[in-house]
Amino acid sequence: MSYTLSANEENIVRLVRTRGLISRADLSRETGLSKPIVSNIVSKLINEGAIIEKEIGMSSEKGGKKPILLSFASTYKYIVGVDVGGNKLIAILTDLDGNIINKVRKVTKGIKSKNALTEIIFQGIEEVITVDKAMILGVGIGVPGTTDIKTGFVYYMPAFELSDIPLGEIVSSHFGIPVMISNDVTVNALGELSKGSARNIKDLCLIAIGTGTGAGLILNGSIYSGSHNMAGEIGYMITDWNKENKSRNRTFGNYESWFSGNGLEIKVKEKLGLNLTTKEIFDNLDKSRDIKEIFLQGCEHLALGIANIITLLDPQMIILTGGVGYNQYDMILRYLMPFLEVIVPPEILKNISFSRGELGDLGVSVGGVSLIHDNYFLKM
Amino acid sequence: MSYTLSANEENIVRLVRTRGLISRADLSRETGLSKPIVSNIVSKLINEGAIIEKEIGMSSEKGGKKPILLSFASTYKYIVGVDVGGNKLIAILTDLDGNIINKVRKVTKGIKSKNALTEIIFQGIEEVITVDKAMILGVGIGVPGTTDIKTGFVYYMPAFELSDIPLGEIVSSHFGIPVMISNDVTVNALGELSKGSARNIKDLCLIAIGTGTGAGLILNGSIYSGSHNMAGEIGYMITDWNKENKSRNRTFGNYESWFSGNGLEIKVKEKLGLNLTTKEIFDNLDKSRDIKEIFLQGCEHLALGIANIITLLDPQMIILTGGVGYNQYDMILRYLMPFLEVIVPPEILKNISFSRGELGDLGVSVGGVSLIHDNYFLKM
DNA sequence: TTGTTTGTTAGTAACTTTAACTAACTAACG
DNA sequence: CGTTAGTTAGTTAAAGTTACTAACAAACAA
Repeated sequence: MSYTLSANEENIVRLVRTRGLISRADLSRETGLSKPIVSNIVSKLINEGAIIEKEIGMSSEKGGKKPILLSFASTYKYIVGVDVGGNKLIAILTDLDGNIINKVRKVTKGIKSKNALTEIIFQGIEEVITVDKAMILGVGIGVPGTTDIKTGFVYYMPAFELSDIPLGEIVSSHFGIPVMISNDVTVNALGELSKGSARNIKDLCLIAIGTGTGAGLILNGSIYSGSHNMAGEIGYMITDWNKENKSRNRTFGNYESWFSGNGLEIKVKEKLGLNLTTKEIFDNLDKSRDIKEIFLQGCEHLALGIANIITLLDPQMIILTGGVGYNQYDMILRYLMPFLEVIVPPEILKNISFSRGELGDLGVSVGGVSLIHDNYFLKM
Repeated sequence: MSYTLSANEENIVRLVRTRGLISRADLSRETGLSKPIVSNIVSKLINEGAIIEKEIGMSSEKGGKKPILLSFASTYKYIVGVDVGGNKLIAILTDLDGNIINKVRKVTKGIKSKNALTEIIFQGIEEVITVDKAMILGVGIGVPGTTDIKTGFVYYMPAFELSDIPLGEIVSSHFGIPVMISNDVTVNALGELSKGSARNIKDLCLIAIGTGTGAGLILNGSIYSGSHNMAGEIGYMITDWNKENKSRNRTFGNYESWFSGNGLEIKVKEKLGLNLTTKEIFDNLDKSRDIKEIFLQGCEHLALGIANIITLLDPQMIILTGGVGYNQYDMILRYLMPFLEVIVPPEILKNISFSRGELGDLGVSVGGVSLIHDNYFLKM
């Protein structure tokens, strides 16, 4: 079969899937399509394996023939999602409902060549696929850098010091399978949208705080990447413009110096002369006033950045995730909110949900799966 | 006829319109549709009056029958666009190509009641329509406030001290014509997108600087309003967070105090004790160092806000317009850019076009026309 | 005249609808 | 318990819509 469903087929698959168990008669009523054409499409979908006749239902109290209840066959195709991180690669294999069938981890730390990187990606994908390759709908990849989602071209990945790689084509032609690539944080946002804490959200800003800080945007229900694939690179935002530093050139790029793993570590080292890891910093928050002050300053700037995001974009939800944002979510939120409550008027703040990234370190790989799912199967 | 064209009809109308003069054979080639179905659709569209057989073209050098060249009949429907401002109302009547057929101005200053406002809107629309009402496709309105574009509901218009008016329904039921309503700045952005300086732009941020300051966003080619219809209310953005003022509560809302007509007037009064109009401030920029300093400070904050917008949204174009932004565009840009060049790295700044709102004070009304055009006729 | 191009006509295929049908079931009643 | 009426599920048949291909006439250059 071709994976391009017609509008009516899509509609019926979507309904069968969301309703769980539904009869042809109900499908006809819900779609407004005639009974014959529903039967027609259903038998086609059954032939393809997309849906199955699961069981016989009950007649209504008024009598009548018992309905044949249809059910979505989530395992008739599989999707691979890949999170290419600066330290590790995670590849997952899921069915069409996003259930994780297999998971593979690889070390990527220290990789600096295009060949080594593509090789490890090939390996991860190869190893994670435990089903017939013909059953794979596609591979969705999130990479730490600027990418063109339409072509799968990767412009720049600072973590690997690599530029201008047509990664989409490379992976796609190697496996003979559709491949989609986008920025990891953006993909993470998509993951939370479809399988995480942002289900049914239209306008989402996901802030990933790890070594650095970046945002992924879902606007009007779709990925927003900007005109040069740089949207959400808020590591460069400015929240500290004042008399002391306005004279120095090129201030662009100091937001993440205030609040990110790296930023906090450097500030602790500069101001206190301590060589602490991010985890140690958080562990010592309540023990050291000095560390807490640095952390509070960071929260203040984080709050300013978020306030500006709220002002400009009026999102429905803001998710904090990433290595630091996910693990230290409660701590960050506890000290972040008081600042936000001062900066943002309550009638605006109350409309915005704050949430922890539910998917944790699987956010990007799950988002990769969503990328393929939404573009090659069904946009839910 | 119904105004809902099928996908193929839309395609053909779009082609006829953009190509100017085109034959059925060419349409068939360009759309990939067969010649018969093109002839079929064309004759239907001719019947409706949407296109006409304009003239006979030339055969190619190799001979062959001369083509009948088709042309778009832009006057087969008309659209009304309305700019409801705090001081004045502008209503325009255009054909489908956006050519302005008629224009009406009304004074709205001092209006504080719902009835007075709807009455003046009714009058403006009534007076501007000089064609058969049956030829009107719809009325698109931009109002200074928060609105729901889907329902035409107006939540709050500070300029008139009015809240919670179902203006869309009110106007629509009065004239029996489709009505769409959105925020004036957003509508202005749409106007510049379709008929102004942002043609073919996908991601646009229009900054309207007048009495206050607001932004209108077009993202992924569509209006972006946010989840609570507050997107782009950058008057509340923060660019001046520092030790001096961080202690005061509720800082949210000081961006436009730095750069807007009102903001500049107030600063000049506070700091210099002068009661100058915005125009007088600009006229005296090169004569008074004190005024210039205030202006420069304003530009600095404007630049910071724009830098943050660039960081977050990576737009393709930034338009300055509005009473002040349009009239003082050159002056503002001259002093704004040096700040931006310091704040934003050149490799990023060079990708972003800055432009004056080409439509001037017709931006909102033209945008209102686009609103109807795009939603009830053709999204170009 | 020959080759080329435009636009139409005729016939066909794909998809969808309406109307009518069969199959299967509940409820009620004698 | 068997029969009948009424209801519901899903299929079949006929007809309409929308597109396509094939074939052709008209118009024109060389």
